[in-house]
Amino acid sequence: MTSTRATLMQVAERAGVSLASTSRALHGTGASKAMVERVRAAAAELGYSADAIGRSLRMKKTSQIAFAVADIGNPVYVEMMRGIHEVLAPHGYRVVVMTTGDTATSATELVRSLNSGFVDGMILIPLRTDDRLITEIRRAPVPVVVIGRALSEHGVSSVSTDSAAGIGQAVRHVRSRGRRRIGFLNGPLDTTPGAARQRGFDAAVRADGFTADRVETEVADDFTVAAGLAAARRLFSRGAGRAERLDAVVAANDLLAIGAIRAAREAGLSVPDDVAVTGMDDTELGRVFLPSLTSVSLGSAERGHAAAGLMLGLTDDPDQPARQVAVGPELIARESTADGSPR
Amino acid sequence: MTSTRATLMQVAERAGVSLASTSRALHGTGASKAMVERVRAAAAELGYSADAIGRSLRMKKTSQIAFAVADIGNPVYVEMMRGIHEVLAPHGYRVVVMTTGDTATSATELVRSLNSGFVDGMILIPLRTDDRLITEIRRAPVPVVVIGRALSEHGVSSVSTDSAAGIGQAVRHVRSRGRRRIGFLNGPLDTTPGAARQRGFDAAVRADGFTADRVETEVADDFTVAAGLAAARRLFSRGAGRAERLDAVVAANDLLAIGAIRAAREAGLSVPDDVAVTGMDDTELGRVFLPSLTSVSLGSAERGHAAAGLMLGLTDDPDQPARQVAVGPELIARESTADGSPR
DNA sequence: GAACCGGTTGGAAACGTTTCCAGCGGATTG
DNA sequence: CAATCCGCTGGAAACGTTTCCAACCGGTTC
Repeated sequence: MTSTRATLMQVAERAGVSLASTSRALHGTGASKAMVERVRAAAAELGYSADAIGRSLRMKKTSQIAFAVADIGNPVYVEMMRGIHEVLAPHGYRVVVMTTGDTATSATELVRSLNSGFVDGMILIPLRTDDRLITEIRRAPVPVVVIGRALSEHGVSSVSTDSAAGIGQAVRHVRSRGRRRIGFLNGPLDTTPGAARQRGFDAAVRADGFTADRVETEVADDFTVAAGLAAARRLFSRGAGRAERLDAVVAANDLLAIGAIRAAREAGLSVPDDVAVTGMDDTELGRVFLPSLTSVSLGSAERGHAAAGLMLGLTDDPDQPARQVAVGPELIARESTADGSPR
Repeated sequence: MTSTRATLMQVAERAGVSLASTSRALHGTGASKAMVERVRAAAAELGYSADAIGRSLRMKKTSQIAFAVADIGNPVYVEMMRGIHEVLAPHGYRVVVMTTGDTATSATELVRSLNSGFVDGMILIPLRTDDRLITEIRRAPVPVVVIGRALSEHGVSSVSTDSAAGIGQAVRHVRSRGRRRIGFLNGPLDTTPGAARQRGFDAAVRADGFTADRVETEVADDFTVAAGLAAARRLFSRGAGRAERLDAVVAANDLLAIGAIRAAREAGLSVPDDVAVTGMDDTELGRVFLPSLTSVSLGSAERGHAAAGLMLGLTDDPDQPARQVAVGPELIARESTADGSPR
């Protein structure tokens, strides 16, 4: 534990050759066969391993990419991180996790911290995207790829998904299952996903000719099961006075959807017989739930892959034009919206 | 994006003072008030931010800790990472994620990679703990904290939990609920957790006076829902021929437990009325499941906290003696083992 | 035989930072 | 007034690596 690591200088001395030759021999370029063998032996004897910091300083390259996100606990982010890691690791990049959550740091501050140059790039998932954040991204010293809203007009590389269209798919899906009164369970409207999904829902019900009395919207405090449960209780009790009950709940999130299923059970309603429920994100949680959850996949792993791919391109050539990748939403029907005998 | 970052040298020139004074002024020690003001102004004008690599090289400190794990997707590891991050971030440490999963790197290789000195320490969760790994840890140039088995005899700092005792708690719990025939759904026996939990189960049923014909064990290929489902199917069909049915399944894992619940449902069995199910790890997944899952908490977040705490101590003084922390298992009773009318 | 050339080698600089050391000035003390 | 000391400053070294540049050597070509 206290053993001190061997340095290139020591290898050079041991091999009895110059520092320069030692570096070349190990790196494999422009060294004679005898030299390579000699240096290799010395390095092996000393258990030499090149120092990452020294190399970074010289090469101006850290081989690290930051993954910055509000809360690492969120299963969607976890899946993205996995996807990112899968793509980046084979290229020799390490992934540094950063979060805005526990300390009160904002996404803007995280981007600003890039000025200390500890990573070669950052993949960022901001909850809100304001002008300050955009300008900070544009003046960042290393490439930043944003997962979330498409940011083509700002010259920022981004991976987006049309979650508004995804909500539309969910609405049409429950509609095709014969549901007539739809509740929409959304998360905070001042977040990027919350705003987009609200837009999507409003547009979908309008296009589908729903009248206002056949639609309820309830906003949860957060994108969590607990907040979803509380909001879904309100949703069901609101509808209680009316003639027709809600027979479908479209949730902005798998976690909110699980909350809705729990609330339905509390209210003595069966899922999917009395009320169909859809989520969004297609998480493991929803896949293994009972009933398994119909969910709109936003391709978390795929978005992670795409973001990492963009990042690799940008680290190769930081001055190439910003690119946008869009990943299409896809509804995956499961038990929670199965045909039953809706009242 | 292409703007080049200001260096300390440039700040010094702009302020018209020496490099040494500039560093001191920004660092806050042994500089006159006038000097501090002058340098601060120059730094602000240039938007200076100290380079992390240069600093690391000089200070021999990277301010990074590695978190190495088989598979980042596992919810238990995610919770630990969150706990680790919570403790480390306020101390200025970044967390680097490493995995043995996607590439075929072993835990031993990950530890060996510490020789390149890109982190100040590593928190490691090995699936298997063999002698090669232990020796590699002991000769690592930076502190390594292992989460898993207690490793006191090897002089390695570790955070452990008594999962064997935890399985015992689960067995006694279902016993106290009046269950008489228990199935044990374990994961691979050649993994550290698999072996420990098997030991715990065998000891518990022996202590509780179960006869061999009232106990079934089935081993899943992996600690996943899918593997658990497959293994649980075998478990239930094995018992089908016998006089008495299984009326409880103790699973080595929440994921396996969910698989068991799904298999039970397939077999037309109700949980908990026909068969009680317990998991282990107390994951979010189990908490929100329907029925909510009785689970033995191994304190994932708490273990993360503890490991990070040990790490902080070791980075302060790498030569302090290795310490061990044990986190006690705790059974959390929920619906999946509620009293019903067991046959 | 002289000029040249390709293949190797070593010296030295550079990346950006912190800190040791010496020096300088002014102030305090005898 | 001289000696001492303290606070502050600048020069320079060091951390470990890669790579530019000059030099060397053997062999080939004119």
